Amino acid sequence: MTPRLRFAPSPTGALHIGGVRTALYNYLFARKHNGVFLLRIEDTDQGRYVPGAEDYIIESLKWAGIVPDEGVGFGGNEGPYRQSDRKEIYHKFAHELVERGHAYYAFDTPDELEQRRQAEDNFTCNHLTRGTLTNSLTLGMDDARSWIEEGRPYVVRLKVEPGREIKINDLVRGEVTFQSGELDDKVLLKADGMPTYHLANVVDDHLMRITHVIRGEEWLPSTAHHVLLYEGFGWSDTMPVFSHLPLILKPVGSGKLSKRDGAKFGMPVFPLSWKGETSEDSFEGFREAGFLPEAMINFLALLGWHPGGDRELFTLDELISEFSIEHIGKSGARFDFEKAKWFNQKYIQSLPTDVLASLILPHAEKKGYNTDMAYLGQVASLMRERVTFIPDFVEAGYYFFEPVKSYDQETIAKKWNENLIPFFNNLTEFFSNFEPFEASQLEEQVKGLIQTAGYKPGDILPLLRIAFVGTMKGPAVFDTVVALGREESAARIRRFLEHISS
RNA sequence: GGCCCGUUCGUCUAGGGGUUAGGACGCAUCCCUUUCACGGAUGAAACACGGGUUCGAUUCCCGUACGGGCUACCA
Repeated sequence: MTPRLRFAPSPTGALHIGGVRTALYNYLFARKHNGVFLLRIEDTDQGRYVPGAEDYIIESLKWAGIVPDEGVGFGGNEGPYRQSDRKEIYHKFAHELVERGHAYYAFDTPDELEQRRQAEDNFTCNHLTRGTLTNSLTLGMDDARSWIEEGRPYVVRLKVEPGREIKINDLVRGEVTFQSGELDDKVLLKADGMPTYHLANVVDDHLMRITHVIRGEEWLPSTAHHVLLYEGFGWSDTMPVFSHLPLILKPVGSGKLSKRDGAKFGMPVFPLSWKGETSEDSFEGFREAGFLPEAMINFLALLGWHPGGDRELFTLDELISEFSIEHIGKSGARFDFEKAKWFNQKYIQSLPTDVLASLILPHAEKKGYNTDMAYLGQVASLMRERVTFIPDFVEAGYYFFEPVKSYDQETIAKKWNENLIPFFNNLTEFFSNFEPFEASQLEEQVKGLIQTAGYKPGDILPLLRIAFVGTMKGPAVFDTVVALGREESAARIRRFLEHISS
């Protein structure tokens, strides 16, 4: 039997990075076992639906390289894959479950239930309290039916009988046991006719022939209900195997990583940027921050999973062949942005210069810089060892594209004196005429000039660097000079002299 | 409160009845380099606590503490 896995996000906004990891693990498992990975949109909460979220999810998965075989936006024969398009299906199954005696109609309003919760500690709708509520059990089925026909709002609730032990064999956590008497009568079908997650995910997983459910830890407590649903429908023998993933935690402090933490810690917690109604509801993504998708994936894969051994760097294909659920950790993993940055740096270093050039191109365009691909490749090869993010190439390395904006005063104060003016004037002359304009020969000749003039390299070279790029950071001076070109380097010495005498 | 899950360096983790408890990020020092980085080397840094079981527990069991999740007509 080919494994079939699903990623089932809710389109309530941007897809959180934890969701991307869940999608990734599902994808890795499916690929590893030659199975199918599908995307299902769980939009059963009309109140929380956010336009654009669905497209965001699809684009995120594509960017990350986690491409579904079936689902909304990807075709497939088990659709529709959007739950709002499957309303009738849930309706039918909910009523069927009532027929089978595993569910009942309930007429208590949310307000009434809220009042009971206020009045009674630990009040919940379960086998102990349902006799005191208004439902088809207390009313009788005939009356309940006529109430429904009259148009009274109702919900369908799962009827959980006490006295049973429900064992779940979780692939990550082992055997987890629940006492049915402690479970509540979950709402299956809401008054608006939409199913809750519990009904919809069980019905859809069954209909879509899902074999493995890999989802977040927050679903573990309600899995017992899901097992009861599979039983109630008579689907126990094809029930999927469950694996519950540990949560991704805040970098510091307690609790799970939230969208707020992005702004709080100055790091992305979403794959792509998202523009919400307000600035508080808008977020920068890994992509826009200058991450390579491969780096984000590698980082995410290792947040809660490790194949064993000492390796850190894995391509997607390697992740697929190494992946196993047994190696998923049980405890929450803290989101360590420093580590994420390290991965990005590593991946940037491993990319060919022409690929880097094409990644730099849009950033150069945006700033109105030189977009010659050969030149961008030159900048890429000089800067690649000193950047963390793609935009760093045109930010830290701005001086490859425009004149120096500020000169490092500390070095000038330490090294400069008026007597150097004639020597630097000579240098201007030298740079505008030297042939061939090549790094090692330039270096040799300039060092010769320095020596003949009676200086030491340490007296002049730092100043020359400041003249060209303004800072003591950056690639080797003579490599930089060659990239800048003859005219520009001479011009930069002139400008430096002007700056220093003003 | 109730139910469920978890706990190895600061962080991500490997490991597993007998190990100098391994790697990576970060941090520190040094080397390379007339800059910065990259790279290399070295170092500081961990089995939450208490009971069992055992010749021997970080590893198995039970408690405690701490952390987390769930407890909606949200997912």
